[in-house]
Amino acid sequence: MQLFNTLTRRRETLRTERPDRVTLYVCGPTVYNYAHIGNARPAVVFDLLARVLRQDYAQVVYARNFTDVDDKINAAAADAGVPIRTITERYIDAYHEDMRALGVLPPDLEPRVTEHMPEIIALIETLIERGHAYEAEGHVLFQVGSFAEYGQLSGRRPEEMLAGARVEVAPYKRDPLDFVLWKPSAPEQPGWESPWGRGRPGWHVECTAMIGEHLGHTIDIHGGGQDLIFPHHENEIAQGTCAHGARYCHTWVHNSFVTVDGQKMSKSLGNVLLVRDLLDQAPGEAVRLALLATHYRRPLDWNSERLMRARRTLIDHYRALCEVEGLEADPETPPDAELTAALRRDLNVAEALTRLQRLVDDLKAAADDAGRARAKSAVLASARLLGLLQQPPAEALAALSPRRSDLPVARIEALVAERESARRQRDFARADALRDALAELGAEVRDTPEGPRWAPLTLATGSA
RNA sequence: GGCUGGAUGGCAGAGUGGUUAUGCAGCGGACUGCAACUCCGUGUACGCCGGUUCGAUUCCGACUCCAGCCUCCA
Repeated sequence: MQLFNTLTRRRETLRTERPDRVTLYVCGPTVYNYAHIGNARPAVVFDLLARVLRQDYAQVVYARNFTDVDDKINAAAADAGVPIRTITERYIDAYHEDMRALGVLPPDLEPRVTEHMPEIIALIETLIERGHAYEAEGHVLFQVGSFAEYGQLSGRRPEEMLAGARVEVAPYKRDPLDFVLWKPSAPEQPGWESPWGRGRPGWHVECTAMIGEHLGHTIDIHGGGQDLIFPHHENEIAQGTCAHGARYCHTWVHNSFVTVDGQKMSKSLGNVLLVRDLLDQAPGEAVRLALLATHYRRPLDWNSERLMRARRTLIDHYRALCEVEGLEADPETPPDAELTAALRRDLNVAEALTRLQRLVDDLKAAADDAGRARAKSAVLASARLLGLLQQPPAEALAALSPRRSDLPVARIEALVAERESARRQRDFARADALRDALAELGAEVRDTPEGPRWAPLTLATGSA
């Protein structure tokens, strides 16, 4: 497996602490709202990475956290007049639903900040004992100056980061770069008892504490959005390295951003696309493919055309599978070797998809049932590795097609029969007029050796 | 201002120091009453200017533009 490591700025062969096991941690969502398309990209990308790693390692330990303590959550709870837990539970459930629709498999672990207060407090105590953190006015701060390697991930040198230039520096900080590990909570804010009084953890320390608890002091891969490189991941490295005296993580993987119609997604622009809204437009597999079609480290511009393109591709593939519905596929068939190899090269999805296309072409062209069964098995296994087939092909195809029940089926079928009768009488002018009439009703008809077939317009799916 | 990345044919999107993917759209053809579906054929593109090289889209440098970060953010 090769991955581009943000730490070294180059593609490297994956290095793991143990030969048979790989540990992967990905920064998950802060649960105060529904997941948007920008949240979905890392979820899908690292889901694919985990799937590929499982091909090669006997044990993959994949953890993706929920940040369920945060000021934005507090604000949302205060607005709604409910406890924060009501907010976090609601959006955790929604996140799970959305991810399932996108074919994102549940990670092995989904640690929550609220369930790790003892570990967080213990980590902070260790940092204080070791002289890397200090208490000031109820806060505990990490002393950046105590960690010489600070800045190696983001490529910044501390002296270049004139932190005070843009933000007012809190008076209790010894150095503007120092960041919060623990902060006091007002009585109405959620808080936990600690040696420094009732308070709550800073953002960066949560991930380090949960990683230390579940994955060990040195993990193999840490992932997240590129916006997390600084300061979040930089600070994690500082905390983990200083607390444990061990290398924090071997390989850092960051996905690039999603823009919408060429613009940054933001509430002020009103162009935040929620996963659940997209799922009304197309099934999860299409959204997933649209997200995977661009390499994870390149910017991805989302628009409806992109989603429709993905949809068409899937229709083509599923339709080919449906053509051989009766043939038994061998469930033992592994995903195509070339496709898997492409994914091992830093998740080269474009090459993998090209290969999948070839496999589908092979399926269409297979000369006999034995060849078709073999090709079908390869397509199924490969599409599943990519997470593009979460259900039987016929159901997946039906989900991609506009719902026939939304159309006036009886009237359409009457017109189809009428047109066929006109054709038999070689009254082609009338047949063509009827085809136009059908198009106005939203149906497209095509003639086959078995008789006329119709399908909802824009997506002729061939089902009759 | 500083730190990271990126710029590929109409669109999407890989890749490579020389043989220049792939998909969609387009065009031509087969098939069809006409279509649709399918199949066959068809496209020398790599931001700009220099440098290294026998040869650069690919390596190096400057420039332009774009994105992200430096403040919460996937």
